[in-house]
Amino acid sequence: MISKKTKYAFLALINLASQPNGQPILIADLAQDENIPKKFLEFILLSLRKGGILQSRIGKGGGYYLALPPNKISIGAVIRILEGDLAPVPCLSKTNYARCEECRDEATCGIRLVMADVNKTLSSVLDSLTLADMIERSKNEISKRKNVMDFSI
Amino acid sequence: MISKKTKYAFLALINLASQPNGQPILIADLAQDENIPKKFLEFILLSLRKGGILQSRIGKGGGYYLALPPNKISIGAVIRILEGDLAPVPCLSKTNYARCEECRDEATCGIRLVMADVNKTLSSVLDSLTLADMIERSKNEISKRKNVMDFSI
DNA sequence: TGCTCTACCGACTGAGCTACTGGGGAATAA
DNA sequence: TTATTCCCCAGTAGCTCAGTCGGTAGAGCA
Repeated sequence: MISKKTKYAFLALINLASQPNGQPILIADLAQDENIPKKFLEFILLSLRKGGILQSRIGKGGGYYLALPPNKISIGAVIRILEGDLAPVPCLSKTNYARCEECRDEATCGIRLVMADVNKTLSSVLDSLTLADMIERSKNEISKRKNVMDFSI
Repeated sequence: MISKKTKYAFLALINLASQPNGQPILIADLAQDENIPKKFLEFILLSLRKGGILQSRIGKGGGYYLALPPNKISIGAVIRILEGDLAPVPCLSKTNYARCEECRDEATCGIRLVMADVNKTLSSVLDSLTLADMIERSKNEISKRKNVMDFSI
């Protein structure tokens, strides 16, 4: 289950992506638009910037904007920045490796071997989906619904 | 990331599966064998029993045993019992549905639409892998290593 | 230079969850 | 009837999540 923090991040990213020619948006405006607590959003955007997904400008006319086009921002990258490595067991994490205390022999651990498969599948699906997909699918649903409405009238 | 509870559950299930002709094992023995706090294990086994994965017998000669053959126990089922529904967002959960407060329109929410894909992929991989796979892969690794050892001697 | 706008940053907090522990009760076999 | 074993509820230390508070520092404008 993804945290609220990550959900807020996606809402913010979708909003930023819809901004024409990547103009900076203020934290305060974004917070109001998306109904996200301002101080919390501040922290989220900062993390995304440090993760290389956003860029910022300080001072008048400043704000946040995407560092990459939406189709280059994978949802896996966003989740990894905000939730940490998504490995199902710590002994499979590349960035935050930790031995499982309860494990006698890592190399032959059945849990680890099976979870490695899960990890691989999960990573590949999360890395193949992007912010652009989120936006496109949402648009598709909206126009689909609109057509149904028009038809029923 | 799966919890310690779930990891303990897998260790216990692997141990129970290795028992010849499904003889019951005591909580206490299992706890000692696998180095799991006894009272905590008690609770875990109880959950697995309620979830239909284990059966138990009270009194002398009692204990826990598998309710199904290992190849019918999917790791998805185990995780769902111990961690709850594995949907990435509450609005996709079938058993514990909850509306996301921050979501304006569920039907056209891009986060939900993309996460539905993730959910599907994750479910299908977790449901396709079983306790039997865990055991088999572990055995394979052990014999692979043994061959290497024999060869190097 | 000073003023205002904006992001940056560290410390703190309440609620809820994780990983347990303890004490007793109830079913079963001998 | 007694020993054995699971069943079940209540509680607790420590951690994480979802924020909040108060101040700092850099950028543009006058």
